[in-house]
Amino acid sequence: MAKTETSPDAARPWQSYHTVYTNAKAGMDGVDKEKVQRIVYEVSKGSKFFENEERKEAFIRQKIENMRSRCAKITSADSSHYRTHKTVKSGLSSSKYICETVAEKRIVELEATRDLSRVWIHVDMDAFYAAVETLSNPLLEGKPMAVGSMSMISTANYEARKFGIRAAMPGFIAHKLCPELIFVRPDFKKYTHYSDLTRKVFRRYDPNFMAASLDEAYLDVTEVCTEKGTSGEEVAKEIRAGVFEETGLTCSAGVAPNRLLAKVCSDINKPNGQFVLPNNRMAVVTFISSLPIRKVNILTEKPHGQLYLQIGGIGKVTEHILRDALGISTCEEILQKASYICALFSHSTSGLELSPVSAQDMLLTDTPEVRLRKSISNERTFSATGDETLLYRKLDPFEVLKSIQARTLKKSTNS
DNA sequence: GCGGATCAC
DNA sequence: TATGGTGATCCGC
Repeated sequence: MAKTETSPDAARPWQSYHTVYTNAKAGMDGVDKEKVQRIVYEVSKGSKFFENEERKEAFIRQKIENMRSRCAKITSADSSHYRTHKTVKSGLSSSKYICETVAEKRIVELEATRDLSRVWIHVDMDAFYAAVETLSNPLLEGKPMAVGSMSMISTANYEARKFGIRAAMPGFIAHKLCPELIFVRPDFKKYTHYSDLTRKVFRRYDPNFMAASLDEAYLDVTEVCTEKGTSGEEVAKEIRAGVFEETGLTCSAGVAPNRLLAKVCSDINKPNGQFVLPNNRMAVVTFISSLPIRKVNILTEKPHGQLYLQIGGIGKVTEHILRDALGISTCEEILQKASYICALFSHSTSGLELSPVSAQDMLLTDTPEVRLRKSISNERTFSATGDETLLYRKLDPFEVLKSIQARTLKKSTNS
């Protein structure tokens, strides 16, 4: 095992270096991923950032090892339990037994409340910031371009994505991948303006629509469908046409019985496309079965004028742990191994214990909790330094205030 | 209670 | 040269 893993690693060390911006994303189908990974690795290697990533990766491997051994203990305790036909009241086998009961009960409960009567649409603008910048500067049309800086990219247009460039990638790496890449500084005033235009369209179909960010919204179009006697598919087409008419920008849409599924669907035919998941049980169950766990999201509603929607889910780390410790990579496997997850992870974890729950919740109408904002924060990254007095100076309230003011001024004047 | 990890955009 | 900022939740000390 150690041997089979180390020898290809030694020949192609870049394969073991995974960052958030090397996984799948719309518009990156034809990309030579091996080449992108190699370049990302070569550019990153030896940096402080890289060292920190390696440290974190080692920590995760440790977590996976612990989990594996706990998992093995449960399995062996469980099989001995069946061999002896004895009900053990304490220890691992009984905890597994309890978890099985809890998981089964939860699944039955959710199945009973399944609601396929609503029609939800998730609308997602295509490469939003980049598309807005191209509107105001048509010379950018057809050329690889990214909104951001040499430090960080917010959005890349589809021409740039062909090179493996995408959001959350540092600009200097993107430049290595495509030396002709054009950088445009972000201008949030402009994006807010166009976002407002799209929201004017959304309001026509659902006055209580929920915005997840400047470029994403959820609409409940159930009533519109019944009143006009049309399908979700037709409404989605109308909305996309309306958005294009108002803004000159394209977007993609997903139509499904609940928001979680609608969000997954809007990504399927991106850009400038849509996907409909019909409101029938078989279609929904089949769809979820093959769904990669990385797509699982959890929603909680924020009451800012029914506007904001907070999303959590399974990210890079949780995906890694579930795959390598438990062999889980689809939502169907989450349901199959629900009792293991229940036994191995503590109650109500954002990613782990919630994952079987939210996978099941995707079968139902999601009913997000309404919550109030609990904090407000401000942070910034310093350039690397070992200068202690400089760091203390940065913490001085007056210096902090100056820094915040400088940033506010920069935001309001760049246009 | 708090710091660190995780996640989304 | 160079790897973000904001808001939130949960776990393990």
